[in-house]
Amino acid sequence: MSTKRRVPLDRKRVADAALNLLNEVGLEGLTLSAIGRELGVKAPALYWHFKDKQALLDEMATEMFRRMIAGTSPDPADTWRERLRKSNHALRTTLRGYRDGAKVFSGSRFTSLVHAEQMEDNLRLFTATGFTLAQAVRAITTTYVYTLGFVTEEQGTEPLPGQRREGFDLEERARAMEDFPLAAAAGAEIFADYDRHFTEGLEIVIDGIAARYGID
Amino acid sequence: MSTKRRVPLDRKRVADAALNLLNEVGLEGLTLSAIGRELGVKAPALYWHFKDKQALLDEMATEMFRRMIAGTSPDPADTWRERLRKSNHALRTTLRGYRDGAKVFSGSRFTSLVHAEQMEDNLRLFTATGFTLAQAVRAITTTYVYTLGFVTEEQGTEPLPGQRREGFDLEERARAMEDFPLAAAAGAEIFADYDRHFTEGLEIVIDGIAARYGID
DNA sequence: CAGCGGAACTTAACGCCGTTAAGGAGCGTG
DNA sequence: CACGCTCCTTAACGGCGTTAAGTTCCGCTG
Repeated sequence: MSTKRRVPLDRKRVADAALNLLNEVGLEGLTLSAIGRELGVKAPALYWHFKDKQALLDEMATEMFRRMIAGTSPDPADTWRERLRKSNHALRTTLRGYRDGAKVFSGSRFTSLVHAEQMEDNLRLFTATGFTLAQAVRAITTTYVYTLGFVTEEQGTEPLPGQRREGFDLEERARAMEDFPLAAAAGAEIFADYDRHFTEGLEIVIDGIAARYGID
Repeated sequence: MSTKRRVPLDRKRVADAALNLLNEVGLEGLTLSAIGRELGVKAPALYWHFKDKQALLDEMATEMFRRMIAGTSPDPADTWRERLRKSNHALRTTLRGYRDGAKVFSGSRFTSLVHAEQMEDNLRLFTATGFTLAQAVRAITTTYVYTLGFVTEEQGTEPLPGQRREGFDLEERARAMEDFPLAAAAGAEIFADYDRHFTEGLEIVIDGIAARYGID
């Protein structure tokens, strides 16, 4: 037992602890009492810092994004293509860094304007390259929802990089689908090699932007 | 009180009732006792038909998909572009037909092979057009995760078509972002006109497929 | 036609969850 | 020294998903 008095919590320390715990127990195991335990505090204490659990999840999503941009400063020499590549690969890496990361992220709203600066910078780059504002927004959000959707699906079978969710058997799937040979063969192409497939899909979208808006 | 005896439930009738209820109360209000009430049955009765709540959600997702393909028979004369357009617009329409539809859908796994036939048919069309199997899979899943991600984001602000989620004020957002003029102006471009924006993004992806794989 | 077995439920209960209410310890300020 | 604020605890609530045990009724078999 320590003689010192506890240093009070704040929103960030709670979000940090919750993000740590998330990787151990997943979203369904992420209870307020478990988070409190991690912090040496009882569950209701968290209500001093957050109005409800969703507010804490929002802070967690915001913190995830904060860590992402902390790890990457935008290169002014980037082309728009490189910028899209980097930011979406970084987004995927970030989301995959947490169990159920995509679910937590897409189910929440930012508690601050962390994303505004990156957004502004990207829009500046794009409009300076020749995109209209509307085109720039379309380009950025289309890649964004692609990445979000991809990781959501990915984490449905691989909660964390390298792990496989239980009850999922690729061979069993192929056997059940023997009446649909192409679809059966597609299984190996769908549920493996996520890194390469993500990159390929992202390049498709980027090529589409270039083709549709006539910008190299 | 009726003299007739209750006709027993089955998985489909439960899933139907649950899907109806979903639109009234949303995913967070979709409790087993509420579903039971809808069917004139107590909550534990549902465990006769489903091993747990997730199994019921899985059946709901499967039923959503079943209804989608029931409403659309594939036209053999479709080009691959038309096929991608139709199937992804149909998917979005389906998901938007249920409150939290995208969340329910992407958090579940099919309980039967409903999707195999459509998949097979699409893969046949694509490979016959000149795509390799790997390219065909990439084309189909890339558009698929785009649509899933799009509707997930869309339903974050518009739970059902035409409604707006509470606590979301576009003007307030613009005011908070006054230091980031482009990002602020982008708000109107992001959070409105989802129909047009979805179509535009989908066309981007389709153009990207054509450009990247050299197929018209 | 009696009796049996299984199908399809109900009732009761469990532990846990998010959340609220009330209260209390420790601190700075007048 | 008392007050008030910050930050937490204890106690309690209703509701949730789930399990166990018991009940009812149908259809089959001998």
